[in-house]
Amino acid sequence: MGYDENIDVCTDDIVHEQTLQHVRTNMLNDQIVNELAEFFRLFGDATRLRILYALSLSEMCVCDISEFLDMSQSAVSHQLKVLRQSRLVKYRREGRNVFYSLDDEHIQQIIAIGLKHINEKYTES
Amino acid sequence: MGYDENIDVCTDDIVHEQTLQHVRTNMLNDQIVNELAEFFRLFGDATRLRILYALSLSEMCVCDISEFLDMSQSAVSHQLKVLRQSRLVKYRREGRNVFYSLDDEHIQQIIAIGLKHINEKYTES
DNA sequence: CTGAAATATGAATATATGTTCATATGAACA
DNA sequence: TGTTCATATGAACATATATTCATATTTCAG
Repeated sequence: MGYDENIDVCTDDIVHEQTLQHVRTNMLNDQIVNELAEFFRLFGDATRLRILYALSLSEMCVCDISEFLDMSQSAVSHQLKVLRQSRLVKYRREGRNVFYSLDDEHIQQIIAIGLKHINEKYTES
Repeated sequence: MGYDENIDVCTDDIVHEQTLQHVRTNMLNDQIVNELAEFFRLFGDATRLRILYALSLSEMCVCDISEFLDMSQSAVSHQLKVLRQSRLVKYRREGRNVFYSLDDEHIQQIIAIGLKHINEKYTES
């Protein structure tokens, strides 16, 4: 439905036209933004983040992860499905076990930067 | 309530004890994980991501952002509040306008890595 | 001081999403 | 082949959260 009724949010005619023009010119397109948001959303849940970090330490089977997280196998499987579908993790079958591991080299980088951010907030005056 | 009833998810006694031990030893603690997830969650919404990316291009006042995103001033203000409280953005008042800008040097880095990820998915066979 | 403009915010609502529960699938073992 | 173990998955449910609507706050113009 957009937000057409109230198109003149600001009354200075166009408030800061140059700013708007610059931002509009250099903005990411909608598809990219949406994919990017979906990508980051995966890191925005503590369970998934724990799984991703654990897998950065070692390949693990589903029941290892369940036990490690102290969560139901079902909950873990559901999250693994999400991570699989987004190609953040891959898996291989070995007998009855399915072993998961990271499938994206950016995961560690992103987490590392996040940790820096957290640490700096701590050490801030 | 935890997940105590079903502590033996896997029956191989303890499935891959060495793996578990290694992961447990090197895992982030809960507080860090939770803060990290909250941090990443901020990037996991398209509106916030648009705002953050726009602010990486230029300082903007609220109504610039509203107009740019074609969203209500209220919706934008609510999201800015979230970003403010997490210290991702800062603001300064100039007359009636409030100008927002990024307050975290990691934002661009994280977005850049995310974009790399997206691009590689595209160029994948 | 009064009204208008820019921004902030509380409550309500609609939607998204994580977990549980029950059950299905698929592999190994007897 | 039938049973058991490891994993996957659909539906239901509960919670989280983004947007809207109405209104409050703050600043400037007159």
